[in-house]
Amino acid sequence: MIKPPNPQRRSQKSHDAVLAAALELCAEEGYGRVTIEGIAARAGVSKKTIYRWWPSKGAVVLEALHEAADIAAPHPDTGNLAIDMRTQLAAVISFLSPPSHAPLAGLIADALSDPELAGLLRERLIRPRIAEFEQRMRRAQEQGQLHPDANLDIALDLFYGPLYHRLVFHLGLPEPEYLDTLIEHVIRALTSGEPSRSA
Amino acid sequence: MIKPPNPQRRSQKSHDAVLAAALELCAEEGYGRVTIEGIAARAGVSKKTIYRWWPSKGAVVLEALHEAADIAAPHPDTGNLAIDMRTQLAAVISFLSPPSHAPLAGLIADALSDPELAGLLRERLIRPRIAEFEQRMRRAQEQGQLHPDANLDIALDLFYGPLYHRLVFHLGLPEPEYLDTLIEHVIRALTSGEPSRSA
Amino acid sequence: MIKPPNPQRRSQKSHDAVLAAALELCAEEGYGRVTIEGIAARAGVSKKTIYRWWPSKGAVVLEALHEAADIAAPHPDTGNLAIDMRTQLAAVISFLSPPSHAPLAGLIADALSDPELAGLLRERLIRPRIAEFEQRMRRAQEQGQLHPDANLDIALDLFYGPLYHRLVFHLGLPEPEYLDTLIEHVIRALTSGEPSRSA
Amino acid sequence: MIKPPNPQRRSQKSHDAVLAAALELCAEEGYGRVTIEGIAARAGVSKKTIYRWWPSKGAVVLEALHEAADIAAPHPDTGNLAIDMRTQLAAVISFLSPPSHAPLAGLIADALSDPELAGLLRERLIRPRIAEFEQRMRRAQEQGQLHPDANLDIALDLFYGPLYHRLVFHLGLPEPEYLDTLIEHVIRALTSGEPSRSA
DNA sequence: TGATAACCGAGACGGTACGTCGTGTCTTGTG
DNA sequence: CACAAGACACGACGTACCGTCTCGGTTATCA
Repeated sequence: MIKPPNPQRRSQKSHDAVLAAALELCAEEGYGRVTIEGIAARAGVSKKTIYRWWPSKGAVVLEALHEAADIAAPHPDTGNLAIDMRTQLAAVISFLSPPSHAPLAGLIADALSDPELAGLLRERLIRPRIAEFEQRMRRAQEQGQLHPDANLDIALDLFYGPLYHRLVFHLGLPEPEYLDTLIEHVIRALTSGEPSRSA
Repeated sequence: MIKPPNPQRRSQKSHDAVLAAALELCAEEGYGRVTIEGIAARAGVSKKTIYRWWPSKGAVVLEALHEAADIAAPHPDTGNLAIDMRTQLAAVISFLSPPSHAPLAGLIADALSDPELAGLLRERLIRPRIAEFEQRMRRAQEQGQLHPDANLDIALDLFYGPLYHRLVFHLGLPEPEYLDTLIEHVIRALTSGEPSRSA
Repeated sequence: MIKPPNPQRRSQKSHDAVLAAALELCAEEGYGRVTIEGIAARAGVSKKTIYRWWPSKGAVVLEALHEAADIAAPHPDTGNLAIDMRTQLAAVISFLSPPSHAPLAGLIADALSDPELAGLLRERLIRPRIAEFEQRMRRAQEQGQLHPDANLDIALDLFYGPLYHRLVFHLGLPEPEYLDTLIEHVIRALTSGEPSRSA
Repeated sequence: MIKPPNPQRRSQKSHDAVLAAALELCAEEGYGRVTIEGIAARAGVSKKTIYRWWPSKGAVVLEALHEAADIAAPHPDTGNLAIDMRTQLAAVISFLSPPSHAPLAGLIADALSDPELAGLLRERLIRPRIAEFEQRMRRAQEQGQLHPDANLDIALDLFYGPLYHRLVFHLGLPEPEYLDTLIEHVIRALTSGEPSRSA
């Protein structure tokens, strides 16, 4: 993963079988009950092959998630920031529901005690989404829906923070109505008054 | 924990030794590397004794954390909401640093795939803090620092969400300056415009 | 084996099941194809239990063989040394046939590269047989069938050496007629001329 | 070995490197710890190349031993059978010492559960030595040092058996003095009385 | 003031999964 | 086309913890 021994020699068939098996097992058993042995057995692959290309169960699931790309809900741009953010946040929420079976929730859990996985998670999965988020914010700034000096780091934290706060403490992911209220507050925080500079 | 066999016969000495050992091992090895066997050995207690009183490693650490009470930084009330929230959030941040060794981070991780632990975490550790937070908010409302109709659920999510968002994706916990900006935005979101009712 | 953790707590049932499974599998598959995993599975026992009490597969089979005691053919004493040795050597030969399935042959093979097993094999299985052999020799000396100064170490090597020589080089274990000739020669070597002292 | 694919295309360089690596590793680690992977790595040769020409680790070591030829101590002929046999047996003993590192001991161990290797060992390494032994015995008969009807199979077993008996049960290979006594007994067995016919 | 029942330490037990190693086969690309 | 390099499926290794389960030995109510 970090340094594939020799990418050219890699068997595409095994690679794909592993990722498919990982997602299937996550769906059937929940991330927590998935094991590398189980993935290997389901994929018809030896454990050694998995260990050769991925450092941990989390790395496998992460790549599977990445390839499945169904997290890649791109930020819509209808011209209305509030509506677009609601669409986007709802997509993320459905991707995290139910927390007990959402592979991403499992990755978050493992990453909390595995710095290597944490790095992969951040760089491969999260950073690209943040970049897309920032693009959308900048378009909002151009369109005058957001103050041109709005702090985008703050924006990110305020929009997405509540989701993960509620996720980790099992407070229930936001319902649509609550989501609207939340977005309304965040946009207000970003547009009124004298905003600070982006970090 | 949920149903102690006979609370009266419980050995205080063993109980304390287990909790102390749990915290020591978390500090030394990190939550993830702590095992019930390790706790039992360190505490000079049999595994059976642990299983008699707690359902899981997480429950032990949770109770240890609860007794240690150093999370229980109560909300200060200097009359200035922004300053008090900064104090409070900084306390929580230091309690979560470094994430790889903070027992609470480990509990969050385990709770993501253990509904029983999730319930304990929410009810024993988090709900009381939320109650304290809401008390402080209500005082701010009485003092006119917050709109009397401010939505306190939203307030909670906006104040604390960014911490956990940054925690789970390893984006770095907020630095003091960033924290100030954040608080400034949140208070603005809660005070300007026409807020919605509390859920 | 060398230092049982706590013999009192040992489960007799598991102990017996392991030894029985070991012998069964040796008989079915041959010593070389027996694995600790296989023994554990057949015995309905965890691998850890085997590793707790025995250091190696060989040690298990050795103890099984020891308990089975069918190697323990005691030296007969009809008063005729040649006849008795033929009986005894034939018993050992049948115990080593066929070499590919005889557990003892497997033990010999493993012991050649495992000093710990070699020690167990020598002390538990072989030394007692040597002691019995020497008792029989001494009775022969008392009965005048053997020179009173006959060197019993030499006697042991001459009587049994040919068996193992033929075993290890797959020269075919001695047939009855050849065995008689052999015994005749050995007894002659031990009785004629001026023998040296026992070492 | 048994059926080389195409002896003409065989790379002499690889062939030699494999045999040299095999002997080096036996000397460094002991036969038991040598692996085909290790030999391939040391020799700078692919595993496939080894499997193409030899059926097993044992076959490689056997051929290496055969080529090294230092086992080929030919039977000396000073005219004194006892002295010559002592010289010869001492050479074999030194070749088997220490048993834990002697490649031949490893071959014997493997051959006990590998009929193919057993065949190679017997035919390539042992039969030629037996032939040399028998030549020497026949010269002894011609010189009157041995009865002309002495049974040479018996002679072989009596001379060499004790070595392997002591080897397999780790009773300690014979010391020089003991060796003399042994030879004395064997020659006596073969010369006195009325010997039986050769088989 | 015993009896008696719970808790206690110690740790063996059947399991599951781990991550590693070596096997023998197969594939790819080079000389 | 033999070769090196090494990926592959397989299977066993020996280890670590899990959660359950005896064991005797305190220990602390109650009879």
